[in-house]
Amino acid sequence: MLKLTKKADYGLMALKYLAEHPETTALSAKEVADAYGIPAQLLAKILQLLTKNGLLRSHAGMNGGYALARDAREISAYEVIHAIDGPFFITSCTKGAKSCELTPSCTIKEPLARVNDTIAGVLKSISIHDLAEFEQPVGRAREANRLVSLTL
Amino acid sequence: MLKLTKKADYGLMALKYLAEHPETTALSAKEVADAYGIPAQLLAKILQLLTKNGLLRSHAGMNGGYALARDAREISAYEVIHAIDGPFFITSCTKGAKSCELTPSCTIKEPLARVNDTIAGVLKSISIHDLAEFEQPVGRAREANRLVSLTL
DNA sequence: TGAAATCCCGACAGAAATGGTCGTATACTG
DNA sequence: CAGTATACGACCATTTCTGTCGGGATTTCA
Ligand code: FES
Ligand code: FES
Repeated sequence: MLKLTKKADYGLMALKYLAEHPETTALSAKEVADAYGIPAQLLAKILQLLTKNGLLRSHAGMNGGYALARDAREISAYEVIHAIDGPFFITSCTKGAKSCELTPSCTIKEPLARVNDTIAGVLKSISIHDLAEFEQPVGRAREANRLVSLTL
Repeated sequence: MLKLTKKADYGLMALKYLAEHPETTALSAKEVADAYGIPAQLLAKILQLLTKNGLLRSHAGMNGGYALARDAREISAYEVIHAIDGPFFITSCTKGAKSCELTPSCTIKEPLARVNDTIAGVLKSISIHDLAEFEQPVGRAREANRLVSLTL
């Protein structure tokens, strides 16, 4: 039904949180989980995934934890979702290597692939920094306006 | 993981099929299901949903079946998905009347709502006619290029 | 009028995805 | 070494999705 999984949601929240605390060198999974009241162990696994995909850098031991691997501007929502939920395709049949048996008959896959690309483009154009900056306490909400093109 | 349900997929296929057969007055659920090799009873239920939501018109009895309620140009992919899967929100918590308990802490909901609107806009800009016309046997593939704006 | 075709609809069972927990191993700090 | 924290795999509970069944209502047609 076209919605983010909770894991992806948690992941985005966590990254945003990290982006908002650049002063600290690293934050533990537990700290972040507590900040939002989400299951610590689950978040831990999510952060591990993000680490494995190069979005975060981890450090074990005391005062260890996670930190963004790059500038918040360089991490897109797309990457986060992709890292957590794997490649997504709007069509139920993945179109990848092994398409579903209906492939020949299903004539809807191709045009929807374009839609898929468009959505991916939207997600790619959003960075963690965008999310973090969204609600400036007083700072002028300088809205960014992007144009995404859909070629059908 | 941001993908259409099979039901929505089936629904789009069926509508496309109906759009491609305007000469016939109506096609039965079984005919359409057989054309694509999808479970007839399941498709029947989907078509019933679409009928209830005003996208199709049904007619019982011999030579009965379903037909588009409007011109294929006037039926958007968004409507189809919405009719079948209900309202979708990219955020896991529906943001509607009763948000989830995390609402105060989850600061990511708002910006993602914009993304949600953008995606909805993309889907709204695609009509069944667009899908049906996609693969013209020889007809020049006149590509439509749309711009969707995302204000963050 | 009766049979056949077809839509209508609610209930339900099986399958799959998702959310979340646990236990243990490993790495770092001091 | 003791404590803190990540890494990772196994596992279960819950929800969502897919598909089936059965009975009922409408329309057509002979
Ligand atoms: S349903 Fe498999 S190719 Fe579209
Ligand atoms: S997780 Fe519920 S408001 Fe975002």
